[in-house]
Amino acid sequence: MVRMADVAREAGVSVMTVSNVVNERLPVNEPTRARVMAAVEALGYEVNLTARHLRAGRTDTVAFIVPSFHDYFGEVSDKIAPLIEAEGRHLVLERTSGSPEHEMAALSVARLQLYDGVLLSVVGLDRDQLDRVRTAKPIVLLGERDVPDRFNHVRLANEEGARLATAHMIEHGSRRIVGLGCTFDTAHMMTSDRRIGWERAHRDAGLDVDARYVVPISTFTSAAGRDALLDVIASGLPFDGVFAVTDVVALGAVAALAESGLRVPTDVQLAGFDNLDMSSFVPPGLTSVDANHEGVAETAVGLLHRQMAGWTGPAEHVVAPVRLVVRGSTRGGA
Amino acid sequence: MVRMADVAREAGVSVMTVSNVVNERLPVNEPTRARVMAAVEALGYEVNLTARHLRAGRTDTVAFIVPSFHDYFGEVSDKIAPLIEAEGRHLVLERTSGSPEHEMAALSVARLQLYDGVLLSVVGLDRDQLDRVRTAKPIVLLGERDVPDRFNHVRLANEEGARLATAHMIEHGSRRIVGLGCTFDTAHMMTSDRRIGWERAHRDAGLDVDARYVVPISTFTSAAGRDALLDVIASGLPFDGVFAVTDVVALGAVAALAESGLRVPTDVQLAGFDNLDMSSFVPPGLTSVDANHEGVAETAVGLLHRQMAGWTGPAEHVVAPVRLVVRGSTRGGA
DNA sequence: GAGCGGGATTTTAGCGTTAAAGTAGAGAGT
DNA sequence: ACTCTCTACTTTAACGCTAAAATCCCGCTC
Repeated sequence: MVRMADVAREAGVSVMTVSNVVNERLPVNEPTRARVMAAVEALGYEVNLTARHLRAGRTDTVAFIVPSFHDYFGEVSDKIAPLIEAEGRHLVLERTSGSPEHEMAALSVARLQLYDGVLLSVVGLDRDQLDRVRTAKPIVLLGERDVPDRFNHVRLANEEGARLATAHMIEHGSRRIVGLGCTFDTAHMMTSDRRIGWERAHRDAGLDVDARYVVPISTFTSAAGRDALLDVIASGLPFDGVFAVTDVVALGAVAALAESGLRVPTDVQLAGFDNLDMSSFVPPGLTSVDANHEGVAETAVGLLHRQMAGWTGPAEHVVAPVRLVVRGSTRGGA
Repeated sequence: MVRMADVAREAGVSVMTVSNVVNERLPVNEPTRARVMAAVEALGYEVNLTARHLRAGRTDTVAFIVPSFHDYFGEVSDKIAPLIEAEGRHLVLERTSGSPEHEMAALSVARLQLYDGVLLSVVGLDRDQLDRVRTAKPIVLLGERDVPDRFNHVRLANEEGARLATAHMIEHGSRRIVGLGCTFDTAHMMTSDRRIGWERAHRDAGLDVDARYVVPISTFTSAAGRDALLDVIASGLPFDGVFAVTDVVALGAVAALAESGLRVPTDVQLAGFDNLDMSSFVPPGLTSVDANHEGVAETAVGLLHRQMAGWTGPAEHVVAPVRLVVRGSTRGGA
């Protein structure tokens, strides 16, 4: 390993002069600077980031900590990355599997040291657990959990999104809409909020809210969505609409409906949530609540930048607006 | 920040004793150990990972460096993570956008220091550029580029996969199969290899290889796949099969065919490559070349572990076998 | 009771960098 | 000629940790 000291010896200057050249901190005379640069080139010197970090207390790195890397989080990550890089920092992703232990570990003193700031998608931690986190490190929480006031937080308008999607299907003739994955679950505010929206759309339209149409699923996967909807179909419960908690789940519903010979949207209207890249391509085009990944990314990164720049004002709690993107899976679609 | 020195003072021992307790290195008498642990608890001490890294030369972290976070790489990452964690290390993801500059930077001396080992999905770098990388750091390359012998490398049987998929469609009656995204492109061995497989399937069956059926696409996205196939349809070129270079592109083809009123598989058979999670759910089920993400992940991580454990034997070049998963988008499907 | 073995603990010496304070020398002002 | 200032560079002192060597202490042997 080539150290600054090696470059300094080669160039006949002190280590600090090398540091000043490399970091462009204090001005260095051009001939000296050239000698140092020549030595850097000759020896192939590159700074030791760990040493710099220890000494300077800064990593120029931000972590985005997600439950899993695929689907929704993969897409959001790709939006976040350029925003972080635009400020000259690196973005790294870490994975928690959504477990409270992993999320807590990611917020531990030890791990927070590694980053100048952290974006965390909270799935497993509740308000009390988050309240135990004591740190001055810039943190922005994302996700649908309830969080202590002192954290910056960006979440989606879940209830409104679910209401929009459900109301849209009611407006176009559906009367028995399955809420696929829309369970009441204190551990999953997301599903609860989306269920409330589903219910509100019913009440707004003067329709009964029938609990049999709330169908729980084991995990937020397409497989679970398909299996759950196949069970509904097998049970004989009549339905003419499906609101799925996420597009990934909705894709499972698409499969279940196709397998069962039910036509979308003629027999059953279908809407999801997240508006993933794939959603516009799955025939007949999946109507979905658009969570505006890009806007969420900008908001979250903006809050993080502000904190990293030294802002100490009160934390913000942003509810990102949503809109319904209507496609062929509901009537009234393009 | 609480330092080891603070704990040492609180417990009335030397800093080294704290270190020995925390790391369970040298044995420490039980009463002393208990006092140290009590002090750790009382002060909320956690080790400074940066300082440990600088001193011990080890980060217990592995990086998986990918072109982008979504789709294929997101799914593979989720397979890799548990394998790395099983050995007591952390996995972080970094993104290159597929640009040679970013990939080269990820392999720079400075950045490699941050990790005990690196998995890199090569997309942009060619053999010559990789040859300029000089490092003893454990590295495993993934992807379809040509790489210097001294690197461990895991790639897919691209040609064989493409041949399998194409031959399967020929066997079930297709005679004019569009190779969607299967261009000859030195910068993209993946597309070239898959095109060769597409061609070989034709020759094996005694069919002409018609260059008009090789359709380039601008990016490997569903949108590009859909647009390119819509152009083909608009051009009037007759076809009865589509082999798409990736499932993401195939999804675009699904959309294009549906929009154009062409039935799958009755009018047009369709097959893709990668066998993503979504592929089995997109009606009528996407026939796809399965690249065995899990197996690839195990192989790559195995090679990395071997290197990190000190193995210095010759590098291995693994071609991961593929198999065709037949679904409803081709005839003969379930 | 001097010498020895061995476990428990401490001392020493950095890992490679950078913030801050220090020095040396040239030119300007009086 | 004596400060005074300014620029260019160097010295010093950490950042928080750990590998290795050194020391201490105690019981045990002969």
